[in-house]
Amino acid sequence: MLSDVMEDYLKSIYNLEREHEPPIATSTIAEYLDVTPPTVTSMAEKLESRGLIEREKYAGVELTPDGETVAVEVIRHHRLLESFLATHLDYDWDEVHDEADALEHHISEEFEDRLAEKLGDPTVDPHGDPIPNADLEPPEHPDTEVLADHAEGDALVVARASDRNTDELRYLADAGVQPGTELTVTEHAPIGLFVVEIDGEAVHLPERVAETLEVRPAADEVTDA
Amino acid sequence: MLSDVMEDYLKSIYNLEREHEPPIATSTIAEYLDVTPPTVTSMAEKLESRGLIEREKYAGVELTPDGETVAVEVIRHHRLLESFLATHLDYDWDEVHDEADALEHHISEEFEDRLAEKLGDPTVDPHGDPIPNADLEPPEHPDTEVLADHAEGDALVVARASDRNTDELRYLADAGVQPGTELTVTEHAPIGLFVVEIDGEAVHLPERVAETLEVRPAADEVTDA
DNA sequence: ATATATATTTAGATGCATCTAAACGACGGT
DNA sequence: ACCGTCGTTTAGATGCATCTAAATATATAT
Ligand SMILES: [Mn+2]
Ligand SMILES: [Mn+2]
Ligand SMILES: [Mn+2]
Ligand SMILES: [Mn+2]
Repeated sequence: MLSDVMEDYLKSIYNLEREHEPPIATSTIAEYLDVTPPTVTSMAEKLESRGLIEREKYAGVELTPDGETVAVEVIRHHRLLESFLATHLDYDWDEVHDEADALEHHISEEFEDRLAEKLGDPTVDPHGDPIPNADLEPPEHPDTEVLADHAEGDALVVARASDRNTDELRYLADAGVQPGTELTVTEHAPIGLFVVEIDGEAVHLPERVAETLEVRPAADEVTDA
Repeated sequence: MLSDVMEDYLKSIYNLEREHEPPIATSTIAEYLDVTPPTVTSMAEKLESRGLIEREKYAGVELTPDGETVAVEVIRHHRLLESFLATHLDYDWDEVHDEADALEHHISEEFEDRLAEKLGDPTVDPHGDPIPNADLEPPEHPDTEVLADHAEGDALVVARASDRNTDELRYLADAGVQPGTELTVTEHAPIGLFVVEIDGEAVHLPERVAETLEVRPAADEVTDA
């Protein structure tokens, strides 16, 4: 039996492996989970002894296939819960993450199955992250670009926002932005200011938000020319 | 901050106080929670130091008003979750208890509120137990009698079944019995056999089930004469 | 009243997750 | 090649929840 805490470490390492190439350093994990480096070392030894990570001293860690499966399972729980909270309990997308973090370790397989069924087997969560299927194959993460890299005139669709920064999500929610929202860059001033048009309305976004919001090009009307 | 385990002790003591007059003995709690007596003693010292129980050495413990409030809060979570699982996730009443036990410590006040709203502020859970209101006043437990104490011909309504005995609940669920089911005692043989009529059908119940199923007299057609 | 049985508490240990302080390894800059 | 910095690990401690074994208090029975 794995503890909640072990599950959180595995999930975190999985998430960090999508951002940086492994091995993932002790201090990276420590910062991500808000614990001290010795705590990470100690946990890493335990996870290694259970065959869930590979570890090279002074270098960092990497998930084994078993560790990855555990991580994907926890992430499936997390994202199904987030979807449920948003669609059935009327949560906004900035409110779902913390609740899902607490519950993800405590639902049974039965609950997971019934939740997925009730939700109609969704494939993306409220932040645009892919929901692993019941076979726990690691899901594809679609290629995206950040809004801040785009120039005036670009027509884009919101693809994903990080679920961990509540402030930014709150800001975006209030501005009516969510995955699927179509927008066009109106003004990208060199410093700070970022203005986009959504449904004909001008929306001002702080640079910090524009630098983390992930987008993809709006689907062309013309598919093949 | 109270741990899950402390919450479970307080909830258990609350439940035991409905059955026996306090003080509740160390061994009673130990058996109820399936831990050893020294573990209970040690936990009791901790809860006492926090003002959640009163304790007399070698005698037993009793909830303080603060301890009772915590217990009632956890029980509200538990019973709302059980109701949700039964009505929205298609669980049978013998399946809800364990899932609710795991989740009850991990939902936020926000979640509790939204769940209650979604369910329409229910007042009883799937086993017929009262759901405490949001003010956390300890709920009334209606007076009931056990089925086994009744004689042939008595017309009864099922009031409550203990949520902890999965086998008995499973048996009753398969027999179509749940809170509100009307039945009439057909045969109460001196040893073992117990037969009731439900919707014109004869249903045989093991004595062990008849000794724990709680019932009340069927409402008379005539109210006031 | 005394002895015996039973329940409870004390003592001491374990594993978990965490911390701080101290030791140590890796690695880039001179 | 050496040094110093920075990150990592080791050492040792704490609080939690639990256990077993031993000591002790209470209740019961003669
Ligand atoms: Mn999340
Ligand atoms: Mn978590
Ligand atoms: Mn229950
Ligand atoms: Mn519980």
